[in-house]
Amino acid sequence: MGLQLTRGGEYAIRAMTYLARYPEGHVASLRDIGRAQEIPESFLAKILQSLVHAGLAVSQRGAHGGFALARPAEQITMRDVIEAVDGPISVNLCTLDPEECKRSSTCEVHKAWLRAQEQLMDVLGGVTLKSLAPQPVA
Amino acid sequence: MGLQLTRGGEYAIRAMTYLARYPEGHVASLRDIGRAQEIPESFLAKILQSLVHAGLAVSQRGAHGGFALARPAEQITMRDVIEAVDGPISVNLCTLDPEECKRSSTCEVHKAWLRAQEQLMDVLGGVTLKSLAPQPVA
DNA sequence: GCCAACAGGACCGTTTCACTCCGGTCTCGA
DNA sequence: TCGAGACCGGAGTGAAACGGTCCTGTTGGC
Repeated sequence: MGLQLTRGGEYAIRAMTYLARYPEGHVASLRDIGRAQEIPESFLAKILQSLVHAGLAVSQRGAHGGFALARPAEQITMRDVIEAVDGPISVNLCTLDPEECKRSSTCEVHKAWLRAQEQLMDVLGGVTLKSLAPQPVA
Repeated sequence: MGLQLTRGGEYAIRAMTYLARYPEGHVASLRDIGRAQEIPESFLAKILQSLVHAGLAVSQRGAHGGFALARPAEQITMRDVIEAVDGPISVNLCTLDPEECKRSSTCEVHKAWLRAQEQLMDVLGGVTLKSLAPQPVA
């Protein structure tokens, strides 16, 4: 289809939004998140690991362990989450790798892609988990 | 990688931009376009067929045949071209298929996706082939 | 009628997606 | 201290999409 988010990215947003509903520092287990958001747990495990590696979430091992946001929900954006899971957002190869597009300096198409990409990143970078979360749960 | 254009979409833009450099109605052969834009010819054939089916290009068979834009370059946008080749632009499944997202009415995430998608389509829908073409060739 | 050029369908190797599995490690709490 | 609960992380996997190729038409100009 092209230009579409991966499943992993979608799940990551849902999982993080779920965490954002709780008070800061609240720990939820893989199982809790998976059940609540209807995400296959074994897959979710991978996704959460990416988020931890990216510094967006923290994990607690051992009994009563789980995951929590690494910083306040208003300081994490959709863009952060998506890039953590799917890698850098690049709407076209030539906007990512300067080597790829030799004629980038003169090419009007290249400029158009850059503009499209900036717009997209602005929107995604402007939406915080806080604004995505429904009424918080105590 | 996610959120990235397909090769086919990229080639389609390049091919159409090539046609847009010439006076209206100018016919260029598959071979000409492929050589000029460094696109594998057998693959380009598929892409041009999609563009013809979508009504963006017209083809002329037989000797001295080839392809031309179906309408003036200022009336064809990047969005038109991409959708013709890669299908409808939908940044997430839930923005395409209303059935897919049961909670769409209440879901803040859904609204965010809709906004991101609209922004992207606005940008791509605002760029015409004419504005992409370098100085025309007589 | 020949040759140039598109039409279109079948095919195909590779990569990515979307998951799963499993052994390992850590930690709490009884 | 020991064991159950929970994350860690790497390997594996089936299906689908991507990115093409190829071959047999069919069309049309000369």
